[in-house]
Amino acid sequence: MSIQQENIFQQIISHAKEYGFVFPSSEIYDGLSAVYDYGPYGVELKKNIRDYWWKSMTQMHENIVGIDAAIFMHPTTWKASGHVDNFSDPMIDNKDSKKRYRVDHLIEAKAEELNNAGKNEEANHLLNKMEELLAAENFTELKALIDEYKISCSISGTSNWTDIRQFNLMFKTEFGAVASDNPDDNIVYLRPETAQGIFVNFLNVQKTARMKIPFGIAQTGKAFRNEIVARQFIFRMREFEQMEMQFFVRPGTEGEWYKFWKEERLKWHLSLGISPEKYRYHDHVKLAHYAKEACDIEFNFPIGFKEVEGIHSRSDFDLTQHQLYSKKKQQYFDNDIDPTTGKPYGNYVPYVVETSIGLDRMFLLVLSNAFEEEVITKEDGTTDSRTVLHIPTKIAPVKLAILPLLKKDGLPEIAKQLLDECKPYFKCFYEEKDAIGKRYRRQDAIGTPFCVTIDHQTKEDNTVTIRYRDSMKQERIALSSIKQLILNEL
RNA sequence: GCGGAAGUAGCUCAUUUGGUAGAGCACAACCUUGCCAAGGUUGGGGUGGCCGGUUCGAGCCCGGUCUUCCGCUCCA
Repeated sequence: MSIQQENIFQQIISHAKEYGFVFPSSEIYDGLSAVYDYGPYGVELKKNIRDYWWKSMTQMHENIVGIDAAIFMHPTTWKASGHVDNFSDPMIDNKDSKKRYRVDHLIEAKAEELNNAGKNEEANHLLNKMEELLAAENFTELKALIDEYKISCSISGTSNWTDIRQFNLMFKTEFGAVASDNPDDNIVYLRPETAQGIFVNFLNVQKTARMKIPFGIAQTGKAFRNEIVARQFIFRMREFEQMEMQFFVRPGTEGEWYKFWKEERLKWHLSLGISPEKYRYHDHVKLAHYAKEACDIEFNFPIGFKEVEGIHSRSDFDLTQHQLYSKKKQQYFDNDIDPTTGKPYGNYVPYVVETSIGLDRMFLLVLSNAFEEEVITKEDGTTDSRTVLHIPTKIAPVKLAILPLLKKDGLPEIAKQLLDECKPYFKCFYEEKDAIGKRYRRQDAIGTPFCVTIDHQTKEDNTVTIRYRDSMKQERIALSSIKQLILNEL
């Protein structure tokens, strides 16, 4: 990251705090690491992004419906999904090289080494022992195993290890109402992804909304991950919000749907008027435990190209797993005629193509893309600067600022009439304090696309000055046309 | 989690080797001006991140701790 880009990122973080977009959580108590709160303008922007996504999914596609599943889910959900196994990795650090290893990777590497040296029996013994100890979560013995086999760090060459620590990426909490002899049964997790809430409701939704494959289920909501290191502002948080859509398809058609959604999702981003040059795809080579094909949509943040959205072809992994663990069939009967047999396709477990976007990351994307420290050359040749957020009108926190030029001579009264006319339709801001130029700049800083000024001429001919955020141009238009002008932009 | 840096008013920062804190901007009120930020007067706001130690006395020295940033690591 260049120093200049770093500064821009810092400026965005400061700006976000100063103008009421994002605050560190519990700041008066020194904050809570990697947790943030959204302020008055932040919550508007975030809500607008969520609504824009929601509408594009559930309103613009007849075959997509929404749900809102609970954050708590039956603990078996996470065994079925693979999260219990894949989300907790015992780690160990070498004190000399400061390098951290996953314990299983470290031991497997040693076993491979032994195999190459022809000591297959010893290698197998090591691996078996490791599996046993990992399953029992016996980290003391596991550490002893590392010492016994004199496993060393490939960088420092030493065996000066820290204790083994468990990094469980799922937050656990107790679910008091469940009575059981086994205390493990009382554990519930805060969901690490929203997707499982969709999978376990697959048949409920399909039947009640009478959906025919191919169809999708959309959901937005909070998810929680206990990241080892969570940093970079709201890019990686421990509590975050996802916007996901799981699209259920007939097996064999997942490839074309994967391609469809990959393109469709990029179009959504571009529909906000963001430059295509700031986006790129990143196809995954190393796939997750559930994935068949996967890619990220990456955006050029001030901290470099980073993932904002993932499109995954998840095969029938999730539904099959839930079928296995719940012992409830997760099948769909497809009445469509298969042209090769002349008969219906019949029963099958659908394949899934997922689109999953981080709402907080999208928020940061919008802010990063919008932020500009603009140098203005004035008429007399001197320069001035303004901080402006070029937020797309559709999702801007405030659409219209209504500003009487003076707070007397009846101008506030006219302005308030306009406010009353517009506020049922979109978010407005009213202010009569300070010089007009100063008020314009304050609106620039929160990304308000339109300002309207009521002056003495308004009283004579019912016209007002409308001032555009991006160009700073001003026009004289009829007072009565304001509301419709803005509605046309939404 | 490891290493490095930082933390003084809402923001940006001062306070020459330890002697109980200042400015600009911002904020509030009033006056003035009236179409692109910074006119005047007055005012509010700080146990110097937090805890402890050294000292007659600590924002400054020492230890711990928290948070943030950078690098490494992690990111299913």
